[in-house]
Amino acid sequence: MSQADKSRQATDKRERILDGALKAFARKGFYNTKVSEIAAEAGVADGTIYLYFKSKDDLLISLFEDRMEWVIDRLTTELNTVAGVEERFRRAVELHFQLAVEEPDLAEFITVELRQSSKFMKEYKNPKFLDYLKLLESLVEDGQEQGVFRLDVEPRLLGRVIFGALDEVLLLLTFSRSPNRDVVEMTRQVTNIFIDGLRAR
Amino acid sequence: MSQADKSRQATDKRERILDGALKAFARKGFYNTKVSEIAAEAGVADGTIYLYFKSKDDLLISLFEDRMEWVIDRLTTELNTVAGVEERFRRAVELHFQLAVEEPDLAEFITVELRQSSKFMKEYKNPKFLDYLKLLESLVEDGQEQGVFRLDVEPRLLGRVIFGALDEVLLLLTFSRSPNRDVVEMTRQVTNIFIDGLRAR
DNA sequence: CTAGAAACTGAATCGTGATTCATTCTGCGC
DNA sequence: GCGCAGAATGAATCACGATTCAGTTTCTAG
Repeated sequence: MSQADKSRQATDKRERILDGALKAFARKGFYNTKVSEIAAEAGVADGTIYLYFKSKDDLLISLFEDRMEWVIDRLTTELNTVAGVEERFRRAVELHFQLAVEEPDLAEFITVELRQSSKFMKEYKNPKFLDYLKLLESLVEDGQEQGVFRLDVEPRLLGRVIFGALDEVLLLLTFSRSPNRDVVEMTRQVTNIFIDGLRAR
Repeated sequence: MSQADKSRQATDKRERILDGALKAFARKGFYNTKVSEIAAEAGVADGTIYLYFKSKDDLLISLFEDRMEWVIDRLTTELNTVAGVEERFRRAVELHFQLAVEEPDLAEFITVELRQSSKFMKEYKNPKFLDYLKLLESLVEDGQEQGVFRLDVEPRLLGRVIFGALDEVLLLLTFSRSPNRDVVEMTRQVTNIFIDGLRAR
């Protein structure tokens, strides 16, 4: 092994553990996954995990932070390339569903573990999830400010409604391992419903 | 204790255990709840639980079956008293949200534990949850057949979209312990969005 | 090349909690 | 009363798995 490989591996060890945890959690869920399985998946010793994370709980939380940040950055970046409220909305829906194709483990992890963890990890408020909600809310607000969307709905509520809808469909996509073109058609239908439901009259 | 009380208690023991489990699971989640806590909550000995249920997993599944059936019966009954696609839809949304007020423990249990259990209890397909989805789907189908709703959306997909939206808002209501009147206003907003989004043009 | 530091390892520890089962209780027919 | 069957009890068992840490390897600087 070259020096470069070694140093890359050392630097990446934390990331390798997070990757292993994601795979394992996606497959069996947080509570049914043994720390030793994560270690095996990551190719490190059991004890090594505790050099990078305080506990199994801490590993779960770190994984959320890391991956949700990735998801949010990806969405933010994409939305910057798109103009127009409706088209931005469509793109957000598409990206959400796209996760089932691009990162199925992550899709499964988010859809299944998110609620649990934000409720039962004491002291953990899941700020990154709230950021994602805020992004959806701001799509609604922008539409309202531009007169495209009706004003008699609260963006706060709508953010939840939209997230819930997208997340449930993502769950469906993840389990049925649907092909890419389903994503396109589902995006169309879901986007139409919401855009037409939200349009100012 | 009278004879009647004793026999009632004996008959109800299974129900008492289910009640205790619901409370405990709502408070701490399935995996963080000890069987002994459920027993204490139900006022029975630890071992007694195993006279009525094969295992902790079996208890969880039984609780789902029992409570989801109750939810479905309640919705079915209510919908029978309401005519008109739109009004039936509105009523379904309201009843879903109403759960946060009427049965907060059940609301918390369903919103938080449903996904976990249907994914990780091996061999368990969660038929009652699928029944609930079918009910929502049939609301969409009825609307389509009557020409009230647009035809270019699949009821299958829409059932998921609606369930996801309702469930996420129920989660919000459950956590914020919102008062009754919030339920009414939220019902109005969510119903409007979907009805307008679904309306045939 | 070498010593000390840092990173890593994985077998042993240790608390936990689901499940069991020997014992006790209860209700009922005789 | 008496004794049996079924129900209930709860302390003991026992497997499990997160975490620790004494020992080993790898890195770094002189």
